[in-house]
Amino acid sequence: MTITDSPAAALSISDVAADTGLTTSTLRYYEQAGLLRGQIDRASSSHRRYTDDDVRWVVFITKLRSTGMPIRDIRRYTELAREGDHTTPARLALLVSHRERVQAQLADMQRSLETIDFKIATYERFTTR
Amino acid sequence: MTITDSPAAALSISDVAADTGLTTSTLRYYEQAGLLRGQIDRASSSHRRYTDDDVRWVVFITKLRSTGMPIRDIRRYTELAREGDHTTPARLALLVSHRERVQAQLADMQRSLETIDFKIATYERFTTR
DNA sequence: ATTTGACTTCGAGTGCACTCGAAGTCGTAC
DNA sequence: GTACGACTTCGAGTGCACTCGAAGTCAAAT
Repeated sequence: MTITDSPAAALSISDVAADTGLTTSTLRYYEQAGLLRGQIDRASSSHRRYTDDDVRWVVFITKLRSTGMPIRDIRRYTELAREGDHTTPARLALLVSHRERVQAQLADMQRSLETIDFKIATYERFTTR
Repeated sequence: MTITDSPAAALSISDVAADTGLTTSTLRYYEQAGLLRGQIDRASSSHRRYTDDDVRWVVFITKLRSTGMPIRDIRRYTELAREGDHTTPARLALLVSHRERVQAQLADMQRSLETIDFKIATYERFTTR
């Protein structure tokens, strides 16, 4: 059940894993680590059923993860989101400071990559001689 | 002894730590993990004395680290370097494939950052309203 | 009725990269 | 000569983010 138009898709954990590129273990881990904005619905009184909103949330936190935000910061962000609209400024501040760290890290990585490129160029001159 | 013109600077481990931004513990760890192309000279029959070449090597491997190369790959690269000039093609291949991974990761991070930027813009519209 | 497969919880284990603490040595300063 | 500070080795510990295995449940298929 991956392709659907219905508003409440109600995907299984393996569907969500397939959609997000996470493993089912990681999805359970994120949930119990408090990264998933509230309880996930259950079907058959035990199997998780993810709504489209749940999946969108998971996708967003994978963006935070892939830019290096630690689990505890994502938990903090999630807690703020759970508290309601009045935490919008705090969430904004959190994201903005994260963005600054990411930009700095990207710049650093790019500088390092230039050094590596230079080394590669040296090796290429050496081997094609 | 940080500023010197002599060809053999012979820096202490804390000098190198200050110069590279690594800790002395990390420098010892890197050495015993086989990332340091040969033995480091010793003074006083026990204290490490780093040559300028040693420091340049350390600086380069910090570039590999900051672009996410695992310790074991750096060790492999170092082993190749120790074996001599005939391993130049292998070292080149290793760096080129690392560069590809880094470029892919940078692109991924930039895409994630765009999503975060978009979220920030949404929050800003919400809060300045 | 039993088998299958996808799920469930829980706690323990893994891999990585450091990081620390204890106990000892050595050369210079007082 | 002793106190100090910077180093030494060694093994153990830390923090992070998963990842796995065991034992059990449940609904649909044969």
